[in-house]
Amino acid sequence: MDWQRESALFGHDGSMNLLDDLKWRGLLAQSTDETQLKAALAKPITLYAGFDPTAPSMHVGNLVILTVLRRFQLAGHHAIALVGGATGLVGDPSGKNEERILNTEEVVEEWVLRFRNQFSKFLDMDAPKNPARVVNNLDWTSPLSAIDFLRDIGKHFSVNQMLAKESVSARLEGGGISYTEFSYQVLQSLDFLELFRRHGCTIQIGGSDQWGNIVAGLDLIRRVEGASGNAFTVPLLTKQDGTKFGKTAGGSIWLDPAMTSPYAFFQYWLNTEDRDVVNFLKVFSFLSHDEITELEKSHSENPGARTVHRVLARELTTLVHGAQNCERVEAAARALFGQGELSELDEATLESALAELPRAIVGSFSEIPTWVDLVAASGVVDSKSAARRVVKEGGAYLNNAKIAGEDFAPSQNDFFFGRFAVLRKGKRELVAVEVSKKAL
RNA sequence: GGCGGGUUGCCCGAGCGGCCAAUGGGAGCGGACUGUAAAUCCGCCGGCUCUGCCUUCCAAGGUUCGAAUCCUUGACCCGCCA
Repeated sequence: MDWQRESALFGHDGSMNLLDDLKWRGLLAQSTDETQLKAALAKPITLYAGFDPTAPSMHVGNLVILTVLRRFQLAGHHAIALVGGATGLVGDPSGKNEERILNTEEVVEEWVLRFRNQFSKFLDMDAPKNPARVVNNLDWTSPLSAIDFLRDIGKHFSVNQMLAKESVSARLEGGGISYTEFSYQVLQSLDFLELFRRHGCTIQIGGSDQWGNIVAGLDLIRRVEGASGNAFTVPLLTKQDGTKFGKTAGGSIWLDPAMTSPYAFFQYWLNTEDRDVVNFLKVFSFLSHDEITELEKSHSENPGARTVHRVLARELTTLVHGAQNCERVEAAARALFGQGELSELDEATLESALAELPRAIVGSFSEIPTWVDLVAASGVVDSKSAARRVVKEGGAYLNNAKIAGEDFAPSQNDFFFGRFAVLRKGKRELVAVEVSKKAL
């Protein structure tokens, strides 16, 4: 619905072509001959990026490539998102120093479905001119016999070159590599060839660790079809402090709302470090250069206002979880972290704000569990010991008031509207406590 | 195939018969300062029915009053030789 509008906006972003825009955003690492690439992009082309289902959901790390695909579609190109139903069964050695444990076919199949659904958040499958496509490489890999594979595809690969690939050579020096993972680059090359044949796909993009695999695909197309394609990679996104982007203590930030709540998702972006925030806005947002430059200025003038953080969080939460969820979640954060007293919130506001938080249920006023038990039950700490430690260290709050004593438990009149209480661990970790209906 | 070295808590890495839930660093968590930043400083950092108890030092056996530490077997890694 707002697709057309956004598309129009993007088109208006002026004179700058797509490639220059990507460069400006710092999204270009390696690429094939740039003049050639630029020339190819002058008219609509078909490009693809692959995603192996190695988890039940994609995560914010995948967002970089996903948004680049989206940028291409918005610029009028044909985007293909490939889900690696086949390659996910084999395991990519790139960037791994150890052989991976294989997931079962059933599990991978399930994850393929989940991935497929997630693509629709970023790509428009119903665009009138350039609908995006989702493909699964299992579709052409699985009918292929081992003999055909070896004769028709394998024949074009030189083991010498395969061994020279960084992903392989690193493993030869380290923990070794199985024939299975060694073959990965052949499968990925086959994907590119298939998409070239089926959909005229001439460009592949991916993370910079994919360069070797991508180039292998270009070679295959050249040998088999005598055609030349293009490719580029997106740099590995790093934070200024050198730590990996997208990881927190609790693990990855997932795109699946059941795995990372929209509230937690919003908070993740909102808490971006100052020195990363403008860069992230360039990488992830679809704001124009002017808008970003403007925001950058306001950020350097008054970082404490955290205007850019808010825009970043809003943009991405809207993209991934939709405008409505974004508003809900932001309103919740405003209510809970606002200047006002919790007791001043009306029941509906409080209820909807608390709905976004991890929660603990109180069965009955006659036996209200301790703060420690409630926080442990909510899952925001790993153990009761951890919860106790927080109390001991003075980081435990009930309704924004510090509590003391490991045995402390809320009492009935701590519950707003007879139903809700808010626990806090440290500065910003909140837990909703709700009295179950039965107790009322 | 032969010889040697290794496998310790989330990660790195000390320990080499009792004083070891195990030094140190990193990560993480809490506090102070701030802005639901960063840096810095202070504290915490296996679990529990918590003055005690339980489960950890690759796995399984064994020696011993007592083992992460010694012995045996197995798995994996890393060197040197073939």
